[in-house]
Amino acid sequence: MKNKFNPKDFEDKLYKEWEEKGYFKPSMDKTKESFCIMMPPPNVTGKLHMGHALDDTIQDILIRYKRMQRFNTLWLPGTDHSSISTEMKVVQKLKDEGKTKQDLGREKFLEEAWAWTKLYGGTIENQQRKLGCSCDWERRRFTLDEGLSEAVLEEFVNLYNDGYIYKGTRMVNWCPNCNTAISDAEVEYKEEDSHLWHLRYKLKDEDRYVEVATTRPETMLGDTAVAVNPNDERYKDIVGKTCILPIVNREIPIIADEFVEKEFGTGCVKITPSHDPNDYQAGLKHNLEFIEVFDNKTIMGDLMPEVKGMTAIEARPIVVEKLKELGALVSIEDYTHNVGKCERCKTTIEPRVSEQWFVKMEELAKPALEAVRNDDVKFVPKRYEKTYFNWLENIQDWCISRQLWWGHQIPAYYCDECGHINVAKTKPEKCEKCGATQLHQDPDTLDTWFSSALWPFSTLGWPNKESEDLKTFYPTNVLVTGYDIIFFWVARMVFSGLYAMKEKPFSDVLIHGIVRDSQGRKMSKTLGNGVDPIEVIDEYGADSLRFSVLSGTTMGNDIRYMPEKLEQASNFANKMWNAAKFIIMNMPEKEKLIKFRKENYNEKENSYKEDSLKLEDKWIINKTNKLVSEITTNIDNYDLGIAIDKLYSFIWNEFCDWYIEFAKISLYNGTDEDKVRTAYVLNEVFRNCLKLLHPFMPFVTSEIYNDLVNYDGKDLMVSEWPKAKSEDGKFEYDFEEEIIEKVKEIIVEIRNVRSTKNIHPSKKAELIFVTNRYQDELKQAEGILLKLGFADSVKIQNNSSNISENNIHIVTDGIEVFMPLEGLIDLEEEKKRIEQERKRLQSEIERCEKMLSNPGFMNKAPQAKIDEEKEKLAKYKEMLERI
RNA sequence: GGUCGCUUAGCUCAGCUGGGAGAGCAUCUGCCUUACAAGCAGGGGGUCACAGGUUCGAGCCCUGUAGCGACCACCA
Repeated sequence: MKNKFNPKDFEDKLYKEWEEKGYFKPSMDKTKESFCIMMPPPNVTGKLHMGHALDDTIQDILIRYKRMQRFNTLWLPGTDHSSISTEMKVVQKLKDEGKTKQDLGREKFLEEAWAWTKLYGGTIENQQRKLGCSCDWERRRFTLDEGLSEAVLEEFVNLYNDGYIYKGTRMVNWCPNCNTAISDAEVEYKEEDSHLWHLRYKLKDEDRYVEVATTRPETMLGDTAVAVNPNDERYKDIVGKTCILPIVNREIPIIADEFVEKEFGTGCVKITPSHDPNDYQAGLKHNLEFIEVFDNKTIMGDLMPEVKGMTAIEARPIVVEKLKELGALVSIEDYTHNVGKCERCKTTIEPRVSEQWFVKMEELAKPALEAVRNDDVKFVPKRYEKTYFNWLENIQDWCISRQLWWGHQIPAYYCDECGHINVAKTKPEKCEKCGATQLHQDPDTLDTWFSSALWPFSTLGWPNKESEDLKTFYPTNVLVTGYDIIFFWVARMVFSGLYAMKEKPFSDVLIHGIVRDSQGRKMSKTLGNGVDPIEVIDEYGADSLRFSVLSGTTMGNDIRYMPEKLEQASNFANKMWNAAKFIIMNMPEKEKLIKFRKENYNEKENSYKEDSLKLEDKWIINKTNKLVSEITTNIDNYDLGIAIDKLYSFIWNEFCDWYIEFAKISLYNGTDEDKVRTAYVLNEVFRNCLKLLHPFMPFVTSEIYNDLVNYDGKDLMVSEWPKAKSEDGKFEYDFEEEIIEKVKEIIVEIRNVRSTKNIHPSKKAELIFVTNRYQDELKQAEGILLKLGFADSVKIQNNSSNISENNIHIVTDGIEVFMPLEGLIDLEEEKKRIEQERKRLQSEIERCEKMLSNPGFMNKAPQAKIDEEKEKLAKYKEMLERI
């Protein structure tokens, strides 16, 4: 073991060993229950960010824990082809080379895209290795690989044949930059400062005007109606009349419809059915003409020759100027409104009428809602199920076609003869309707999320239902992801799983928050405030990063990145490193420990021979057992933040601060027997601590574990999770624990007194203990009291009659301590201290008595609580008497 | 407009089914004690946002208010 702790010395080495030994693979032991997590597949060409680090850490903890509990454990990794974002990157690369994707053609473009994918594909995987992810790389999948593509085709064809997929002309969200339709979920709304342009259209054959307001004046060229509310008294008389659209001089009707808000603006709305979702609906309802003002790249058509060929934004001021010229512009008002943006490229979305493929959602959503309602699928924390319900209850049909090349091409084949749509997994020989042999495939590809939705079963071999993995691991156990992805992914996996497998994809959905920067802002590329997990690992080690994203957090809440927490984590690792050094330094020959264990430890019972352990050993063993039981419960409940903090404080504040100090007494001055016993307990307790901590900080725990004495020869990662022995919440050495806790209390009091009086540690004093109840126990703890109490001698007696007043007097429950410190005691000061202590006790007694004399409390409080207060009262009264 | 969350020590956050307010960092005091100065020992510091209510008892449950934040929907 190296003298100095440095994670770089062992992290990569250990990971390589684990992988070579095959520890990441499931045991496939049929006698064991399976436990499976599907890793949310990151973008294949992506880089690890803090969000991944958190998500992967949580999953790795659960996987390592279950593996140690001997489950047949699989964590399956993989990547997503990320259709839009990857295609955009490849298009950009071509652009840099002066080429377009049309120049290359589909086939060559896809070759480019695959090459790009291969070039950057390994990055994130290697970063996940650095983080310590114990996933089965041999089972890694990619959403565009052969098997998953097969699954996509199968799902599409099944949905189509069952009537859940249809092709239709609808208004969809169109991204003019990505040049494709996108789904509702891929639009994010952002507030933007803009204007409301008030325009007036002249009524035909009358000297009157209707005034409308719009945020997009250039679209007026495509207006085909003006609408008012039917109950609006102001406009009753003009409904049914006609007005003249300026510039283009088109005659358009004035219609009445309930959707118009009387209060907004002038109460009159211009209707542009081709460029606005509401207007689109109105257009359909009232049979209006659909006129396109600009095309799918927002290039203006020839409605107004002066702006032809410009983008809509460029055309706007010219259109406005023209309106002003014609007297049609009434006013311009400042206005803030929400604008839809493409989630990928942040370009403003254009609502656009086009022919696309859709999944009919209403029927599919029902069982998905039911599964969560009846707790078949559980959200942790539970509140996130509301987000899920809200989305699925109001779900619109899902637009799944994308005008892209990188992705799964839609398996629809159009007959060149009769136009019939043939949907099949492979290209049919001939049209199923007319028999013609000339067919061509739909050029569009599917939404990335269509394939991700199948991830929990496509990765296991579906649609091959005989797949061993599918039978073993489906449904999976827990899905770990951020709340930002509940719609995109979680909901779609649930209905897809229920549809394709007739069974939920997972039992638990563990939702975590997002990692923010140290000022609480979202990490983003534009702000440049992102923290690179790999840089953090280089500086502090992977264990520290893992610790820092979990310590002091609650599942579902956002997490703030705090460099101080990394310091804390690496100090903690260093602390353990030094504790290990201490243990090893004092380790007798391994055989002696084996002998001790053989003679005194009953593995089946998990208990020790009566006289084989001393008081302090029983104390730490008892506390360790409690810890085992608590940590196990915490992890089972996904309380990972609680678990890791508990481990931190146990290892540091109990094991290191106290037990190691106790141990020094036996190790430095004890008999050979004492030394072996103490070394054994140190080794054993620390070994169990490392096991409990291993899922959280796998590297440093493994490295240390290798240097301790181990009885089964197994590496920590594949060792068995400790078991706690307890009956009815009682542990074997509860009494011994209580005694040592009293001893600790006394020592803390002594330190306290000495510290406030600035007494140097080298100045020893005699300690006189007065007790009736605990004579034997104090005798057993004499060594501890002597050393940690800074005493040169210890006396234990049953009365205080022969003790002078010239002493520091410490009173605890059942034990008094007198400490003569000649020349150092200021009698007046000491009297004050005692007086304060007396006051404290009196107020405690008052509190207890108040409670116990309250009839409400006595009648309604649980008996255990009443007994507890009674005990306290007796204790305080006794202490007050003695002080 | 709707839903949800947050408000606890100077800072960042924990606090399980209601039963004496916790951690890390910061701060102050004293220690180079042979595992560890990345450390040891001790101290100070909180009307648990506010106002009501339920209860024997509220940081925790209910109602309302304020500030901050997130998501969904969206009226041109």
